[in-house]
Amino acid sequence: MSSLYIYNSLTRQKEKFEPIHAPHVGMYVCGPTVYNDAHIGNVRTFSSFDMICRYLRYSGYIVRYVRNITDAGHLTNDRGEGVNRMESQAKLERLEPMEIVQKYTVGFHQVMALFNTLPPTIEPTATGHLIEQIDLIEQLIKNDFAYEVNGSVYFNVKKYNEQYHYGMLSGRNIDELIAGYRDLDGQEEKKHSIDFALWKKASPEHIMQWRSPWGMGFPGWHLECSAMSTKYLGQEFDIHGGGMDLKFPHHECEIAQNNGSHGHGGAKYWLHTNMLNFDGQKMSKSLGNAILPLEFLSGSHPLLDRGYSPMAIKFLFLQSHYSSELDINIKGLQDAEKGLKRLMDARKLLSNIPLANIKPLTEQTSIDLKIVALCEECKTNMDDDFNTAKTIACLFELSTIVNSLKDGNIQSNQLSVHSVSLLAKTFEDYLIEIFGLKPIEENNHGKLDDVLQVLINIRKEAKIKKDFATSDKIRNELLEKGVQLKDEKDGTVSWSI
RNA sequence: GGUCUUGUAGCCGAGUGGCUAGGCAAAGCUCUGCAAAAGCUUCUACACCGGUUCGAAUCCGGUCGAGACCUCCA
Repeated sequence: MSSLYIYNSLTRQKEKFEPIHAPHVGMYVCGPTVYNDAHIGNVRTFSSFDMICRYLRYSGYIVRYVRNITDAGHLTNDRGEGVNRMESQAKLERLEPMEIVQKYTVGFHQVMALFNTLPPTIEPTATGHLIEQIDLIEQLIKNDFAYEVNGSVYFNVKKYNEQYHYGMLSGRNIDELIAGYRDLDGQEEKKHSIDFALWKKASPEHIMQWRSPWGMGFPGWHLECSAMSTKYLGQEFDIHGGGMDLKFPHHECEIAQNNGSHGHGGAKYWLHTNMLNFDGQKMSKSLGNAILPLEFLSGSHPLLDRGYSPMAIKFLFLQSHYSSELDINIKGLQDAEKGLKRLMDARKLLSNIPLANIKPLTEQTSIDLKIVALCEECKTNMDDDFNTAKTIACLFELSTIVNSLKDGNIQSNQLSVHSVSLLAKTFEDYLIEIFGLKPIEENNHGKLDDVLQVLINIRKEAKIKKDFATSDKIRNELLEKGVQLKDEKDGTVSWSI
């Protein structure tokens, strides 16, 4: 079906993508914890997986895309210390925990829609799958990989490691992990410091708690992903994705829970997207420098000079590889804005190319061959671990051809019908369908175009009278409003936003 | 300390054992009433030191620098 290669974090190498049940593909991505606003780093990760999902579909696969919502109010660490994030936010905002969940889930969806990402096909919540999680714990206890102490249940990592390899994904060594934990370890109820919670007993003041065979409590953070990926995608599925920061411990624990309960690690391919920095500095919730997506759009954050369109931001993301760290800054945003405009302008131009002089396919010129080669290269690049950066480079080269065609540097009779339609299809497929980019402000242009034509005509009359003061005034003032007039070689006037 | 990633032209950012990605910026030219846009041209880099090789920025070793994870985060 395709010759896609994917870098698999589990094996640390690029592997040919062979779905377990082609043409069906199961993909699970760790979603957000909805206790406050999603930040721009989250957007990068989910945009990356959106592109991956879109490309898989474009390649002919039928994708079941599962992305969870974490709404169960976990503690800030695995050792039972820290605070319940959902609850503390609820107290802060004087809302019910589930109002917090609702508020930030809705906000998250709005942001993802602004960035034109497709919704997952299943978006399960942790609190909606407590029964599955409890079942999973019971299975782990039955398999002797988990034990109960005082109403809490822990995963026995040492026991597990006798049969499996805890650390296979993240490259950790269990002894070193134990050594690292030792001094932090108090008088705990866990058997070993590296054991992690599957179920935590809730103290009476906890608002978010549920009944279980071990008393009132709440599930461990890692548990929901194992339970829900198994439920919707099976014990063995194709792709598991998430941010790099989840590799350890979260994904490592997921694998352990999967193996411990049903003997399969879960996903065949593990994909990790890398982190986003702002101006060279790590961006994270804990550092408090995480700029919110809406702040980027409005420019309301003090570190920004103005707002930037979600598509420009998304284009910036796509210009680097999903697995590379990326720095976002004002210069980069401005560059991305210009680059995206260049591609979108070329796409628009393609729909207006006069086809009259174009030859039927009899012989192929060197330009035809170049177009075909570049268009094919787009797919080759995407098949190489979703190399969007290289694909975009091809589109830029194709843009130059399109622009040359417009300027007359390339004559339309040098092209065949085939390559012109291939060109148009390639821009449409990659820009719109796979990258999920939207032309800037394309709606309502019908009326706007009528209005602008009036101004363009007045300006034309002024120019005929050599009244350049008036003609420049019209052009300059429109530019101030963000509308650019371009006098084309053939005497017509075009405009863009 | 452990695990891992990384160091590419003014900036951003791909990539490969030999065939100089691309974008932005800058300069020149063409076009234009002037612009803008666009086209053409120029700027040809891979931290440092060794090694392997006919040939390395690309592989190996070392040095130095940067970063991530090991604690909540995508």
